[in-house]
Amino acid sequence: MNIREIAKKADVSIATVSRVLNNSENVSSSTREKVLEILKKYEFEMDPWAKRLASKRNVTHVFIMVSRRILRFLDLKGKEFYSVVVNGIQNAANMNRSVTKIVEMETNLDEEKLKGVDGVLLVGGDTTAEHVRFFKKIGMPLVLVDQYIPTVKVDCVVSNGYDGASYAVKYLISQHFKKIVHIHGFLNHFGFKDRYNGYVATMEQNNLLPKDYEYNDEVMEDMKPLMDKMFNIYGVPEAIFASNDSIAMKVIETLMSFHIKVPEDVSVIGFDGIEKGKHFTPSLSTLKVPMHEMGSLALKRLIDIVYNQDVYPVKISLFTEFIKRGSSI
Amino acid sequence: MNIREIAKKADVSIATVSRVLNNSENVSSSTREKVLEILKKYEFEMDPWAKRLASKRNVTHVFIMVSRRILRFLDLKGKEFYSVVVNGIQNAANMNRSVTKIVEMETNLDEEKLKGVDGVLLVGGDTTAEHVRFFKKIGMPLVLVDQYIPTVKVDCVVSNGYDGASYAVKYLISQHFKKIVHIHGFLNHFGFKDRYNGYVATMEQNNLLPKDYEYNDEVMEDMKPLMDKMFNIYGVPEAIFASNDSIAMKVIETLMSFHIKVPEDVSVIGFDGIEKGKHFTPSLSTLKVPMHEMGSLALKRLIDIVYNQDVYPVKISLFTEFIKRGSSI
DNA sequence: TTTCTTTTTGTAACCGCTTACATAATAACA
DNA sequence: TGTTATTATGTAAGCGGTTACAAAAAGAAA
Repeated sequence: MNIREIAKKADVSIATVSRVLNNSENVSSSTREKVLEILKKYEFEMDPWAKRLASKRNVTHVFIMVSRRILRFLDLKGKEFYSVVVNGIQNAANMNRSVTKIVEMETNLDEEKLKGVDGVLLVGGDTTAEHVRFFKKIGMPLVLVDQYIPTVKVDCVVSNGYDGASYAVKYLISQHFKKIVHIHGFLNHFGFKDRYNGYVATMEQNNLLPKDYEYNDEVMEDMKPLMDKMFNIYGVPEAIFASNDSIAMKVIETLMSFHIKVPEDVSVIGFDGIEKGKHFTPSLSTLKVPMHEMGSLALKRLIDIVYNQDVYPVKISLFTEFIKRGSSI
Repeated sequence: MNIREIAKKADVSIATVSRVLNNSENVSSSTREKVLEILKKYEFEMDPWAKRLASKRNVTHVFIMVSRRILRFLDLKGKEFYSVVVNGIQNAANMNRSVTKIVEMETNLDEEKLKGVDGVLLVGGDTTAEHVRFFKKIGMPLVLVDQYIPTVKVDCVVSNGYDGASYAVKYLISQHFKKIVHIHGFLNHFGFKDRYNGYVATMEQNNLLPKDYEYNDEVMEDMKPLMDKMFNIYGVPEAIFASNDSIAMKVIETLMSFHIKVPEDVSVIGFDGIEKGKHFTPSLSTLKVPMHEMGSLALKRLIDIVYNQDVYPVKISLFTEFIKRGSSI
């Protein structure tokens, strides 16, 4: 059953059926009724791929919105986390006749600026429930990237931090470590919280005492005071699992400044798998999240929403992959 | 850049390009080389939608595999959980020129039986890591439905039990309840575990003592002993959050046999949103999971994998919706 | 009633790919 | 070398929609 058959049954042209299907203006109410009836009678559902293919002539306009904080560090040619993610988005956009524009995610959002925009990707951990509510209110298709807000039902693409962290901890335990510390960023960022939860749960499941320290990775200030505190209260750990690669590298630098050797004295594992960690000394063990894929999945999901009006939002989480390198045993 | 342009550059017909792209046999190695070169030069990627549309003539064969336990209760016209899920699969299959076949998920799997099968959906909480490994080994595209196995990286579609449970608990707390008990099925089923985790975490976050009882929902034996135990040790709770609707209804029946009124004395909330709960007395408050959507999402994901060879597996979780009915205040 | 607008409908080309079938080139054989 | 079998390539018709444009119908104005 396709649009042509429907057209025949309703005794109109396929163009008219298409118009009805797309709520186009220029259809008389009588024919609309007639077509709608046939449509209902045969429970017609449109082939989404045909639709997509045919409507490829119109490009989809999508805004990639990032917070000022991230925007400042966004180098589209670089290999940093969000650079790669945005690259993934743009790549997928290419394949989907979509044009993207990178826009700062402001606090006072303005409907005017969204004229002609078909969908929005909110990238990064700074996205708030307020943002989401704004876009939902105006009915703008929306996907969060690398952020999840449990209290708001909205599509999102994230990495599976919980299981990644869990894997890291289990790995360290398998190396006979017991004193495993977690150093993390602000826990109001979902990504960090998720990894933290995975760390804590896995430690507890193995009857080990979780011990964590929070480090403000945005300002990248000196980590020595934190380490001092840790050494005094907790002693020197056998292994450190960090929230992300930047923190992990900072950890290693700081340990070295205390003349503690990595990985001989302490094993360090990061998270994200950014390029920089590969060339760091010692090269960084990490949980690699498929950043590029994260971006492209988000764009594809957005397109799905824009074109198929998928009603049920989903949370898509990407598996991470453990990469053992020089910073850990 | 499309197949026609490539054809022009390589000075061959589009059919030939298509053949190269699909590793078809009948292409001389010289032309294949030539085309491959152009393809690489222009970094050509095929439009997946066009491909799908054009190859609609070949149907995709998918096996819907369910455990014997579930198969026994599977009534395709019914409204039970897995019936609706399978319905969702079949519906989506219709839209995707796929033919499905329901097959029992055996323990001793046989490669022979999978001749001509393009992909497999493993439905239900009985799917094990062994099953998954078998299919991965033979390179069979695979999606788990309503099951997640953290230790194996494989695509899956599940409901977000954690946040659903969390929502339920928060709701009950907002009604000024403090003594909130959780009655759940076997926790080696991911779905139950996930909901359990959400319950425990949310109770603790609100400084309430989590209290849970396990009930074997498969045999549906008498729940009175369990209740007796609960009343003796814990007293009568103010609210009970159950792992799923079946258990919730069993709970209500049992409470009634103790002359405890629902919802006046105890509020009860289930999970799943099966049809039966709507017509139960009192009608069941529940967290509705979009079962139909779960099925169709799984099929669509499978098709994506079969046709686009998506390499990174993802976990897709569906949001649940709280439906307040008569069994809770 | 005629003419000019405006609205409604239909026709046909196109989206980017696959593939049945026809044709050309090559290989095999007598 | 001529004939036939085999393999390589091309042509063109779809797949199921959208939409520019043309044509017809309906309304408004003269």
